[in-house]
Amino acid sequence: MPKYNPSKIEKKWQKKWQEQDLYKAVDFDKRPKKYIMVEFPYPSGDGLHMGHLRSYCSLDALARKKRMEGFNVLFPMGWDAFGLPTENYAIKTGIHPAKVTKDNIATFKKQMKSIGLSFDWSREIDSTDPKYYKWSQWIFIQFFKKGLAYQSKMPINWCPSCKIGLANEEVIGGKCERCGAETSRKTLKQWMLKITAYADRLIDDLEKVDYVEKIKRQQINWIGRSYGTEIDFKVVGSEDVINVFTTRADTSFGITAMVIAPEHSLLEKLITKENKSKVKAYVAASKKKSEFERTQLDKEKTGVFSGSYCINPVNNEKVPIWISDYVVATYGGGAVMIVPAHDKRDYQFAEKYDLEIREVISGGNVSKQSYIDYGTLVNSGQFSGLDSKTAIEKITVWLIKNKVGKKTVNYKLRDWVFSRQHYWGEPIPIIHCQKCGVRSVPEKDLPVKLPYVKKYEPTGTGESPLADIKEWVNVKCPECNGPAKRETDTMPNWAGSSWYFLRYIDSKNDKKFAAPEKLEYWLPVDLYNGGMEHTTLHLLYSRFWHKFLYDLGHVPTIEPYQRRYSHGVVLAEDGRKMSKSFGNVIKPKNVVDQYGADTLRVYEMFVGPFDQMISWSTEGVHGCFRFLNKVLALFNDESKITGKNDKGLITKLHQVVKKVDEDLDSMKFNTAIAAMMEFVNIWSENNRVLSKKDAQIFLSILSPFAPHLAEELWSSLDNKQSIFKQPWPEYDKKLIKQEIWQLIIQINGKVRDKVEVKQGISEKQVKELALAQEKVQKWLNNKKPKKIIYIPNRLVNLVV
RNA sequence: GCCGUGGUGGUGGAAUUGGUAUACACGCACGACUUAAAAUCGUGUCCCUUUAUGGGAUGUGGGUUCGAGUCCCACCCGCGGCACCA
Repeated sequence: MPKYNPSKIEKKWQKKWQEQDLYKAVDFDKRPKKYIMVEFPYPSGDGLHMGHLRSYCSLDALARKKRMEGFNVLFPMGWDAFGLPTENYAIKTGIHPAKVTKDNIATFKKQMKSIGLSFDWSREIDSTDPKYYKWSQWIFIQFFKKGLAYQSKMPINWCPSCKIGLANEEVIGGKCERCGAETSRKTLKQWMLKITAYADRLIDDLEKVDYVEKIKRQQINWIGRSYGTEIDFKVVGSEDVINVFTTRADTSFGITAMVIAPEHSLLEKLITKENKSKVKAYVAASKKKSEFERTQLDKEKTGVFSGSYCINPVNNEKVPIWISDYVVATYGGGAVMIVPAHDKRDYQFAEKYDLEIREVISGGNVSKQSYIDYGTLVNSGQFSGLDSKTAIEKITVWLIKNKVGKKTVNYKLRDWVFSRQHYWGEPIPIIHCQKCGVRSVPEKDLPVKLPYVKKYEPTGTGESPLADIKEWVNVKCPECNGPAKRETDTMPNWAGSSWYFLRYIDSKNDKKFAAPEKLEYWLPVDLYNGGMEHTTLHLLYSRFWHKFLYDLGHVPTIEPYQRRYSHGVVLAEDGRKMSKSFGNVIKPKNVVDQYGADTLRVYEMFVGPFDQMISWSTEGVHGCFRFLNKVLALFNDESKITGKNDKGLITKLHQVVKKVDEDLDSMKFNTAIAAMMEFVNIWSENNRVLSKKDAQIFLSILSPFAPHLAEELWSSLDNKQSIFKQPWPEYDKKLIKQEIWQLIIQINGKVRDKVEVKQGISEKQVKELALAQEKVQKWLNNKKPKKIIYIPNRLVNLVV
């Protein structure tokens, strides 16, 4: 009897599949198309992670099933290879980032192939390839031409000791990750993308896609659209006006202070002489804090009085103007009206600085805590007695009439800072000419290649390392031919990943990012799977780029992804993140060497619900290995596959086919495998046999999960063609109906008895049967049930 | 803190979406095979009382319902995101 030797059969079939070109997606094929995509990985030096594989194995199973169902499946893979870790590694080791990237990609690809993933490698892409980033740059130029890419002064994290800009991730507790020095903020001119211009559509078009509700929620909350009122507060003794945005105009009569952000444009004018030094010190201190720190609710609020006042238009009261860093400069005009009685943060602020807490909405006890719910207005002049909702409307109308306010919409979403002062990214294709100004690089000159140099260390001035490469920076202006300089900032890692799903469709095209007919055929992506951690930023960014391209007529669909699904993280056995520093990383290669790729695949899918976080368990892997061994043993046992008609087992088989079919489509990989295990356990029982034909049906449903073993057993049954060229089996709807089912008899909701009954039994019969049971009689104790509830095919509940 | 999400045996989890809680798998215990171990096979395995019957249990507390892991309210804990990690 041949023993299960995964390494031998897996290599054999991987080779054969490659020779047969089994997974090639065919442009314009007559079969219906199915575009299934998993997020392309960042090829880090650590190699493929178990978390990557969880997504790849599961979606691979689905892709395989869809091919068997007759779809023309596009299931591609590529590399999101620009980024900070590679650059930092290169600086540390002196190995060029291009070389690091190339090596890492080779490792990743080899590992993927060893798992038997059915990617169409002919469409492979690499975001660091000039042939690829040419089009990232081209899209940027389109943004620039439409005025959606613009320059603005923005703060970055700055380490005064290392003299480099830092990513948020590199700032830990306000200190530089590398040297421990206290970081500050440095303002630089940065390229921005105007994503806010698409805010409404990014919310509204979610109605057109089938993302799970929680993902939609996160997108909507991130954009944070709120309808409200803008109110003008005149500064006392000046012509200046402070605009404030509020969603709670009904609380206007409770305003007892005004607070502006330290970055507010009127700040300088508002400070009175006696408060100058205090304010200056406060502003300097707040510059050191990150926005995250500043807005944390649990932290104690700080602030200083400016010395100035403004006028509350609804009651003409004089209101003191304060400065506090919990106010965000970029949201709602950078000023907040303080209504201590009806806002949590305002309440804290008022208690600390002894401001008046004036109740204007009844319903709570504002001497103890803020009352933030809607209610009835009090102490609000002519508006007293109204409910909050009506009052918001009426007060807003009053403000508009008196020309001191208007209705507005506000978004939490901010424009996208698109500049990075790093070497390992796509150069921004812009030329700065002293005479002509800012000009985009002519499209015929694309790509602007990243110069291959030995030195890519930071410059010390905050500028990109590219700024030091004089021969690259100095160019002629494309318009006047005079002396000009290249933009030295590069794009963020997000750039390449914002449109890569389009490039897979036509990855070799050098005239366009993709041919329109091919885009027409393949778009949208039918299913896009990736990590939970990408459901706000990456997803939003790529939707934004796609919509922009749609507006220019370059893509045929409004949305890029029809369905988005997110998988949970894979933690280590100890419940912590798999990390080198914890020493708890499980390498895919070791598992493949010991158990084979099929076992690893089955385990990755069996371990738990796909969308939830799971912990790795080496012992669990062993269980999956045992399952595959049992399958092999059954097929090696001639007495198990005969022509006999085992009706009970065939019914079970068709039930499993149905279960696997439905579970795969709804991404419930774990229960699909559990059902197959259950079936194999029953089949293994004495005297349980299948016909060859039925045994092959089982192989078909197993094949997406354990492709190598299924293909091996399939060929051992004298089949010449690959199992993946076979149609997906259909189940017999008549066969799976149970003739007998178990009636649960409950008394007051507790199970007291179980009886087997025939399909089609009437309600009356069920009730009579239930009452006739000995146990039921005992529990009823001669009493008559008050009520009888019958759930067909399930249970009957007698209420006493 | 804000937004999202989760909490079920010793462990990973299942539960027809309001209808038998603990499928499947791991681990453990006992048995078979073996000189022995591993592997494999078989039996058992939520807790309490028990010959049986019975009672209790899905993070905690309350509620709705004939019936709640599932719905509602409050609280506790874990995880992801928070805009320059990808």
